[in-house]
Amino acid sequence: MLDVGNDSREDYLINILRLSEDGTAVGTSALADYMGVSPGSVTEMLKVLKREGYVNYEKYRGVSLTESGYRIARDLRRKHHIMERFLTNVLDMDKDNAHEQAHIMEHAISNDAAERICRITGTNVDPDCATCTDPCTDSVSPVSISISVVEMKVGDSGTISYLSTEDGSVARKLISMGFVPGREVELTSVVSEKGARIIRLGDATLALDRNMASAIFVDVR
Amino acid sequence: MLDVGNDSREDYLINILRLSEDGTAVGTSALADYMGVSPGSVTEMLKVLKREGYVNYEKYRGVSLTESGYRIARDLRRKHHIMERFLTNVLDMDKDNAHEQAHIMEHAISNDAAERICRITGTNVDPDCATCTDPCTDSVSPVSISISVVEMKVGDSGTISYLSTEDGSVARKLISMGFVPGREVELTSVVSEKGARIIRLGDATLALDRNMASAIFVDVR
DNA sequence: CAAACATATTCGACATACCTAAATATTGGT
DNA sequence: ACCAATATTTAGGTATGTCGAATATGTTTG
Repeated sequence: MLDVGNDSREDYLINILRLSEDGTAVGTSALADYMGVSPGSVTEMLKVLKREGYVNYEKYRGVSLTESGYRIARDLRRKHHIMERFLTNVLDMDKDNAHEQAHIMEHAISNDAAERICRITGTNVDPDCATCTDPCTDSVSPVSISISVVEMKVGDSGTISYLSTEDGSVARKLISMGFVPGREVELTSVVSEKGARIIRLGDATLALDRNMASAIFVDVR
Repeated sequence: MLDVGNDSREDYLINILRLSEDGTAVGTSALADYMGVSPGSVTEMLKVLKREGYVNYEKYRGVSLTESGYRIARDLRRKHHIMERFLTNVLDMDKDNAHEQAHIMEHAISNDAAERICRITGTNVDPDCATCTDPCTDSVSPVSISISVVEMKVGDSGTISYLSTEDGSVARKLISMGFVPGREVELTSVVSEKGARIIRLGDATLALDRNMASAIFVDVR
C-alpha cells in the first residue's frame, strides 16, 4: 500500500482503473479530462507511478495498471464501496454525505479494517469486486434484517439475501446447488440443533449440514 | 474544520491540547520534543496556526489553543477514541492496529460519522477510555432517554438509539442481524423475565435472548 | 546588574507534491 | 509526406512542511 498522504497518487490509480475497465490502455488526455487536470500533469505523474512500479507506461503509448497498481486501485474501489455501504446502511447517513465521506476514507482505512466492516455490514462472496462498475452499488449486499438459516424457525420462508462464510468452497458449493441471492427458501425441518437443516429451494428439497446452512442469510417474510 | 490534507496542522493542535491539559501555556521546545520535530519547525507552524486563528501565540511566551482550535483538537481526540473503541470492540482488531488506524482515521472521518459510530459502539462500554492512550473526560455520549429492550413493556415500540455491551461479539451479531441505530423495533412479547424477547424489527420478527436484548437501547415513543 | 544559560526565533535552504501554459515532439491516418 | 490529434518537455508557480545554524530573548544567579 502507498503511504498515507498519497491520496493524489491513489486517485490516479483508481481513475486509470475506471478508464481501463475494458482492458484497453488509457490515453493521457482522456485521463487528464476525466480528472480535471492538464495533460502535462498526467505525464509527470505517470512517470512517477511507473518509477514506483504501479503502471505500465511507454511514452506516447498510453498507460495501464501493473499487477501491484491494479491491486491498490481495486482495493481502493472496494473500500469506497464498503464504506459507502456502511455509512448509509448502518450509520444511516444520507447518500451524498456518505459518498463524500467514503471518498475521503477510502484513502485512510486499511484493507483489514474495511474487510471487518464489510463482514458486519453483510458481505457477499465477491472479494475482487469483479462485477463493480462505478455507481458503487453492487459490491456488498445490503444490510437488511437477514438472518442465517440456522436462526430460522421451522416453517419460516424468505428470500436469500447473501451468503456469508470464511470458506470460499462452501460458498461455491452452495452456489452450485442453487443457493444464490434472490431465491426463495423455506426451512421445512431441523434434524437437531447441531444437525442438518432440511430446506426447500424452489421445487427441490435439500439437506444441508449446520455449517453450510449457517452461511445462508435470508430475508424472512 | 480544517480542510482535508491538513493532518499535520491537526496533529499540532491535538498535541498542544495534550500538553496543555493543565491549562498552562505550552513551550516551543516541549512541543518540539513531544512531536519529534525541531523547535524551528514548531515556531513556523505556530505562526501559521495563529494567522488562521487556532492558537494564541506571542513569541517567546508559549502557545495555547483558542476557542476554535480547542474545538478542533477536542473533536479529533474524541474521534480518535471513538474509532479506537469501534475498531477494537466492534471490529475486533488488536489494540496496536486499532490505535494506528484510529490515528489515521481521526483526520479523515467527519464529526457526524464519528458520532453515529459512537452510537453503535455504545456509551458505557468504556467510560474512562481504558483502551485509550491519553485520558479523556469528554468521550461519553450525551445522555438520552433511551432504555434497554429488557426494560420495555410488551407493545412498546421505538427507534434504536445505540448498542451497549461489554462483549464485542454481541454487538457484531446484533449489527449483522440488522439491529443498528435508527431502526424501528417493537417488543411483541416476552417469554419470561429471564428468557427471550420477541422483537419485531421492520418486517421481521426475531427472538433474542435476554443478554442480547439488554444490549439494545431504544428511544421509546 | 550583568554574565551565562536555557529557550525561542529567524533565516536560508531543501524536499515533495502538486499544478499550469506554452513550446516541442510523435504518431497514425489519408 | 503531411497534418491533425495527441503526448511530452520545459520552465515556472504555489503550498506544506521540514531542518540546522545563526541570532535574539528571557531568566537566573553570582
